This record gives sequence, C-alpha cells and structure tokens, in this order.
Amino acid sequence: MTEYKSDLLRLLGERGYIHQITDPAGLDALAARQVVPGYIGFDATAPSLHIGSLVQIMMLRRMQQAGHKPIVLMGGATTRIGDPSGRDESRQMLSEETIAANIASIRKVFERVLAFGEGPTDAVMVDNYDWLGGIGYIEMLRRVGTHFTINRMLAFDSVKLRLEREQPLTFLEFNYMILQGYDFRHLAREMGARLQMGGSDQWGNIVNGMELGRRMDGTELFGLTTPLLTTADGAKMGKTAAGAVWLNEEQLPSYDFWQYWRNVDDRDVGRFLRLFTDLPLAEIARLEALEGAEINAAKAVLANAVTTLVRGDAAAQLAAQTAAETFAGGGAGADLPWLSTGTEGVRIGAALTALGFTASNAEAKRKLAEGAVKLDGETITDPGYLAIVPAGGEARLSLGRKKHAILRA
RNA sequence: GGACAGGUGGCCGAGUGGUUAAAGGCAGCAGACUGUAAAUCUGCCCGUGCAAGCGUACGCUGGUUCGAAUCCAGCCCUGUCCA
Repeated sequence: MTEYKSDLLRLLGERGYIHQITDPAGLDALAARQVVPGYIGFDATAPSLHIGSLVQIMMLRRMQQAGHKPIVLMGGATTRIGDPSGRDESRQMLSEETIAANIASIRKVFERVLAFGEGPTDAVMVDNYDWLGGIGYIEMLRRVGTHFTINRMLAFDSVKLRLEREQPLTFLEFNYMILQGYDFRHLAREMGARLQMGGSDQWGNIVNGMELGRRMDGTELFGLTTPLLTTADGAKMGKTAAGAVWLNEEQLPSYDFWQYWRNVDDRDVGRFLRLFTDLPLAEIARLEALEGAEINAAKAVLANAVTTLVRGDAAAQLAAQTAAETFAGGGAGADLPWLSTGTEGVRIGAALTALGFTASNAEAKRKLAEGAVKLDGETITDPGYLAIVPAGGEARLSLGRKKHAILRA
C-alpha cells in the first residue's frame, strides 16, 4: 500500500478503515496541509444507531484524533425518503416528530465518542432538513436538475441492483442520491467540508456529490469509503438474530453490549481492536497473536474498551465484573437482567419469556424439554415447575450456558 | 387500460384437492465437544395451555367440496411486455 504523508490517512490506513479513496494523493496532500472538515451522513430511522454504523462513527473520531474536523450529518430530510442502497425493500416513512426524537437520541452516543464545540477541530452535528426542508421542487430542479443525467443515475449500483433484482424502486428513493449529492455541495460551501466518508455502498452517492460540487462551484472534493464490515463467518455486522446491536443503552443493556464483543469470532479480534478501540497497534498485535483459550483475554479487552467508549466507564466495569462472576465464578453478577417472582412464584417457562430469553411460552417449553434450563445449577425439565424464591433471596435462572438472569421475590 | 407471469412460515424455495403445521436449504436456538470462539455431529424451530386439547397459517374476500395452500369468482400488490 501507499505510504501516506498525512497523519489522517496513515491512521485510517493502518487501522483498516480504507476501502477506496477518490484521489488518495490529493487527499493526502490536503490533509497534510490543512485542517480538513469531513463528514459522514447518518440516517435517523431509529432512536439509536447500531454497531453497523460504528465504523463510520469511529472514523470521525480518528479524524479528530488526527487534527481534523468531524461533521456529523443527520439525515433529517433524507430519512424521510430512504436510501435505496443495499436495500431490497422500500423503507417506511417516519413522522417528523419521530425523526427529531431519533436524532436527539442518536446524538448522545456521538457526544461520548467525539468532542463537540466551536473550535476548529471540534465536532459539529448538522441536520440536512435545515437546508433541504425549505427548498421548493421547482427551485431544486433548477438548481441541480441540469447536473444529473438519468443515464448516469441508472448506472449507479444502488439503482442498478434494485432494477436487476426486479425490485421496485420508487421515484422518491431514486431522488435520494440527488439530495445526498446536494448535501455534500452544501456542506462544502457553508462549512468548508472537503471530504465525505461512508460505507462502500455509499461510493456512488459520494461521487455524485463530488461532481455536483465541482460543477456548481468548481470545488475539489474527496470521497473515502470503508470496507463493508462483515464478521468472520460472513454476516453483516450489527445484526444478530436477537436483533440489532444498538449503541444506545435504552435499546440494549450494557451487559448485552459487552457480551457481544466478548463473544466475537477469534478471527475478528485483531481487526475489531484496530477499528473500534484506541489501543496502540503494538498492543493490538500482541493481543491478536494470543492463541487458544488465551485469546479470550483479548476479547475481554475489546469488550471493555468498546463498552467504555460507547457506554461509559461505569457501565463497562459493571458489565465486565458481572461477566466474571457469572461465567468464571458460576455466580450471578449484579448487572444480569432480573425478574421479580412475587410471593406466588412464577412458572419457569413464563419467566424465560418475560426475560426475553425465549420468544414464546411454547419455545420456553421446548427448551425445558431439551434440558437447556437451569435454576441455580439444577436442570429443570418440568414445564409446570413453579419457581418460588424466598423473600429477600435470589435464584439464578439460566438458558444454555450464556443466558443468565436473577430471580428475586 | 390490455396481455402474460407471480404473491407459501425470518429469508430462499418445494408443494397444484385428503397422514400438509405445510418437503428441502439458509438463518436461529439448545445439547455434545470446547475456550462464553470456530468447525463438526444431534435435537428443536406458529401460538395458547401443566396437560388432553384448542386456535390460527400459504396476498385479501367470498364460493365449490365431506375436505382447499392446491379448484372457481372478484379484489389488492409486484414484475415483464404492449397502449
């Protein structure tokens, strides 16, 4: 690979963030010369981003670490449309209030990862509804319509794939790339943004914005994409069967968040440490060289570091301590989910379902029959079993080896 | 507006009147083995109920039939071609 002169590209390169750059030499030179404001756009479809977006978030952090200015673009306007990239189906439309609430909630995580403020390298958050919301249709057409040809838009992967898969692509979604392109141009003009980053599926959208900026204002803009992050077994990051791994605590308890990282595939440890923690590369090299059961130590380091960054120190420590007590000690850590049994006790299957360990009572019953359920270490197979916890006491309810909870009276 | 094709469980995909709660695959969960990993093998995988049982289910609504995901009618949706 190329030797970069700028701290920014060197940092991004050695930690594995770079998939494609539109003009590596040009961007390298620019970043070596001046503070580069760069941005990444995020959708506001949910009250939280999930770890699929964490690479992008971390990339903004790296920018700041390298002395540049990260801009978080919230897609208040574009969320109303839905990006067709990488999607087979159209997205549901959300109300204005929902989107506003989502943005406020998402911001909380950014505030942990980035330093916001007024200074030259302080992070800022902007919402494209502020400049897209008020533009009239005719006005928009006049302004940017002449700079896009349908011929070219049809050639973009986001559009092409949808058409090839014979999936519908609405006119609404078709316009997404125009709006996203306009964002880049707007941020370039108003805030001096020179760089847009994003996942590899954003390449087309990014290039569009660059061209728009060049044609309308003659500004030279850059694009950088990250590799599509998959886990070692090929799954897209961020989604597990149980649901997305949300960054916000309201969406996913910190203990579960910590567990996600503790349970990553051996092969992912080094890569994730580089991407998602600030640990020095030498230390990471040492950790990822661990073999056999020893690599579990590296996973714990990963879990601690990421949880500390996203959820805070206290949450990470509590999660780590709980894990240690629960798994190594065979006890029940304080941060485990818990359920009140009341004085009457609860039927054990209902307890599993109430805790979210099983999706239905029927499933809980099956797990009982399979011998997967333990109460204080004793295997329970009777679906009618009534778990009664003495007042003030506790019992540890487990499904399999990994799902543990505390029952309290 | 017309012609043709199609809409099956989280996804893919068989099934064209009767042991069909619906083959098979993927994903998932659990058991064994392990290191809270991977791989492998095994079991499970609509809901409700302690249970016998019951209730739902193959785009929607009706109909034919002892019996329908399968046949008929209308409607909705998607794709391709035509206007």
